[in-house]
Amino acid sequence: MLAEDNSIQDMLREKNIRLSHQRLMVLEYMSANHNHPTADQIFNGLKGTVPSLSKTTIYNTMDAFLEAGIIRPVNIEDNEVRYDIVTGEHGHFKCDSCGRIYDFDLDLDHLTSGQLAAFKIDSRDVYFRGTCKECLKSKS
Amino acid sequence: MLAEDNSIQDMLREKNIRLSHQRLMVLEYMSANHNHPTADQIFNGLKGTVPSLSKTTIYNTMDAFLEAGIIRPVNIEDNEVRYDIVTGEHGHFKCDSCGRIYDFDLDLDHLTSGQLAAFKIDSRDVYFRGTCKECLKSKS
DNA sequence: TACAAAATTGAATTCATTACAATTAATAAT
DNA sequence: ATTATTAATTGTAATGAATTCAATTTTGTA
Repeated sequence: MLAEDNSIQDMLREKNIRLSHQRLMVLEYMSANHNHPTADQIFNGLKGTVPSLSKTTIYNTMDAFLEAGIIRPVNIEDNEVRYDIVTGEHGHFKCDSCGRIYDFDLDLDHLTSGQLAAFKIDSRDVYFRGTCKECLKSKS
Repeated sequence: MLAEDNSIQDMLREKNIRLSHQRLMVLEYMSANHNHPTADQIFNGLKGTVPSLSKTTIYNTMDAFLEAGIIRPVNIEDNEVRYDIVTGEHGHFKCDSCGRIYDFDLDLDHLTSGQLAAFKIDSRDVYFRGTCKECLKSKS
């Protein structure tokens, strides 16, 4: 209900998503935390300020946002889904040492193969894994 | 125990993986079925010929093969892991209409961003989703 | 052939996600 | 404003892939 920031509410209305306190809070959380949170992380991050919050609501909300294209799933983990506010085309790097997920720029046009010329492509995901700069440094 | 094909056994010995009937059967199945099967599909495909087979053995076997680099995980689904016999660098396209997974060639060198120059990259996965040629044809 | 180490098995468990029905809240109509 | 309609929220229960673990069996080796 923070009247200060109408941009989030307008964004939802544009996408034909009905306003609710929970949805606004989730979007606010996503905007403040660009660290590709899981449903559980969003839930734990908000339950303090929204005591009635239910985990099911998080999943419902994510589904609504996914369908509207407001967020994007990050399936770089095999056991749980993460969510990303799309800010443009980019890849994800997961460090197997510290678990952190890094964004990196992409040039997908030079990647796309002619084999898929007749295919309708809706989403493109690029996931790299390995050890990040910081972890390599601390190991030596 | 089919003596006809020693190549699979040699492959395992090279990777320091102890031979077992189950492991040989799983590798034989993977070689015959290049359709990125799930653990469940492998289990159901083999339980007829290996009655004692356990689902846990499939998971254990896949873990051993993954560590040895004989197979590669395909995390294009959000709920279950698929497995691929590595034959070289390629991307995966999943058709949301028929569910089929297609391989396609990649040129990853032109994709890699300088941002990751100091990172140690162990695996690169490219997942596309959409509608395949066949499904587009039948829709029109 | 016998011993030691590793693999297999199945039952029980974990954990993310989904299903569902009752309650509550948000928008539209009066 | 008040009510009616419609959709969202909530909590509990269920699902299902994957893991844990201890007992049994198999494999490789001395």
